Amino acid sequence: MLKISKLTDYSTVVMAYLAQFPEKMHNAKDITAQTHIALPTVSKILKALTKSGLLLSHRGAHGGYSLANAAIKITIADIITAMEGKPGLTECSHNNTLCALQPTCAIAGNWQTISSIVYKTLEKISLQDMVLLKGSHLQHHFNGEEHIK
Amino acid sequence: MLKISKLTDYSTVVMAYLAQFPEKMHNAKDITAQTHIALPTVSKILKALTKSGLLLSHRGAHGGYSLANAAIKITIADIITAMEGKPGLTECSHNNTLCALQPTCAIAGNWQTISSIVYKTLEKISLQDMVLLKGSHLQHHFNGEEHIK
DNA sequence: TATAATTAGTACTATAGAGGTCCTATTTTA
DNA sequence: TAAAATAGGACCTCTATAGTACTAATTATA
Ligand code: FES
Ligand code: FES
Repeated sequence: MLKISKLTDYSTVVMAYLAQFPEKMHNAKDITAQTHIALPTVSKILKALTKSGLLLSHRGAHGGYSLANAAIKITIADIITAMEGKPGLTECSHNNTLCALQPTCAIAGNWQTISSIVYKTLEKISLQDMVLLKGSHLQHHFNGEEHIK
Repeated sequence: MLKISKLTDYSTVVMAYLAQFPEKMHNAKDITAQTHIALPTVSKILKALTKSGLLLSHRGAHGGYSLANAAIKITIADIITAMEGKPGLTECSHNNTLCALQPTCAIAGNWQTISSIVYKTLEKISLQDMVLLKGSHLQHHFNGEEHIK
């Protein structure tokens, strides 16, 4: 399905929360309380985001997580890629494809192109956009056509 | 994952094939032979596309399927929607959502907006684009910025 | 140094959905 | 009437997701 996974969705919620207080460190318990996502799930997300370099972690007492970069530098595409791996709208968008049709498929190249178009769109939406703007404002933002060209 | 399903991918292959001979009728066996997709799978796809109104079917001897509209009128978004149902990048993009976080979720509105942006992008790619243009040409097509604004 | 707090890493289970196959009924042409 | 083709649905298998749990490693601080 053309959907991001629930974990990816949750991870944007977590990231958006962290972006509200960029300097502060938040532990998993805090984030659970604020986002209402179950603790083990939050924990799993935080580990994945850290491993991908989007978050910095600090162990031990008073440890926690914080954004590795400014919210304006982090894009939705970054978060999706961190949680779901290499982008690509179809199996066939990847080089190491397993699709049996590829030798005869007339449209494989087109899907690679479409994937990259979609990802470029997602790269133009930053975490900051998510935090600062409510839905309607984000809509207006894009209708202004500053981001998508 | 932010991927279309394999069946959806295959359905674009089938549609692209049918679009090459818009007036002709093709039966499932023909399409299997040309696309190398297994017959039962082709059959399943054709039924789904017919039910959604993208194809016309004709039963009986010398029956088959044909495009319901001109290739230029059919978009990638149409095909995805036909195969996968209502668009929306997250569970939470739908009204009848089941997400427990919604009451407190700070970003639900944003995802609805992002979904609609992505779908608007996909609505700008027609079946005809898939048929007429090879990958690199499609890329060039979009770099020309005629479609995405 | 001892203790408590906190992340890192890994492994597990259960569920839903995707992918694929097959069978039977219905319709149409010849 | 016979043959050709779609319509519809039942069915199974496999994979990926979501969620949980446990242990090890690390750090601050009393
Ligand atoms: S469907 Fe896999 S390469 Fe085209
Ligand atoms: S994560 Fe479901 S509503 Fe925001």
